[in-house]
Amino acid sequence: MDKYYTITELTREFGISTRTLRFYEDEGLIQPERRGRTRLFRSADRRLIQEILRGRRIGFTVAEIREIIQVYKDPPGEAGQLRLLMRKVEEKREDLRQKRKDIEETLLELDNIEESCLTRLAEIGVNT
Amino acid sequence: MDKYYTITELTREFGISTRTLRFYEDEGLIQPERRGRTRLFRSADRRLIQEILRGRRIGFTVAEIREIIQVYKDPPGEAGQLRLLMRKVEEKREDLRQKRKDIEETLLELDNIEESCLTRLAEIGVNT
DNA sequence: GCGAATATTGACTTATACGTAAGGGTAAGA
DNA sequence: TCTTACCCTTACGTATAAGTCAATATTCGC
Repeated sequence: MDKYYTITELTREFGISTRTLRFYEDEGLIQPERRGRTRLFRSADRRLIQEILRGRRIGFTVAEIREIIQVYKDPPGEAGQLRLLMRKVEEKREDLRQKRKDIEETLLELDNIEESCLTRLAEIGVNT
Repeated sequence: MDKYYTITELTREFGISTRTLRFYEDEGLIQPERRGRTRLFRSADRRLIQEILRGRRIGFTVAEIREIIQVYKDPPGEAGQLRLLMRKVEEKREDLRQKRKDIEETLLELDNIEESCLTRLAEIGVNT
């Protein structure tokens, strides 16, 4: 067990480029092991990449993702820092709730568009 | 009624810059009227800007937003075009559902972070 | 009618997140 | 041995979505 993944295995699995993974390493998001110069990814790296991509999909910047990773790796111990973090978390949460609302609304709009497409197609009298 | 909005009124309301609105005009997303060279925004423009910003928040590009606006302004009449549009709509919908899921998951994670912050604060013995 | 505030266009600059090209190393299979 | 298929680094390029001047108009309030 404790298999290694090569960089291309992961790029294929996640549909990203090697450039992207190397970029994430340069940016300090991941730290795969090395055998010589070749990167070796553990399953922990793989899971982290999944989370990075999830963050990316919802519009987090690389800097934000790095911050979040940082918090997991080394949570702040001092009260002031903890409160600061909580404020940030609350902000992000508001942000995400807004986004979720935006998405709901847009999904409804897309439903409308689709329906008027169907109506129009029916009018034209084309058999779908 | 049928009041005009000035550009700065809208930038203040939406927390964006004049550059942004002019950019959106250059990009063909909005077409405010003019009195001389000065832009005059109607409430229809205002609503459109709201929708543009919603699209922006969920990660649509300007090009995508333009496409959507286009569809509303001038829906395709030909069957092939309609089907193409429906495919695109379906794709976008999948995309948004994924994003919604990503957001749900991330919200849960943020809950966890907050809770461990609270736990930690309690441990330190600081009165919140 | 005048000054402050607000408006305009145009051009140049910037940050983010990679893409792409150049140049080269390694390992396996035919 | 040669080709294929990977792997690497460095460095420059690019698209998107504006930001930031600069150099004027224009318009509002008094």
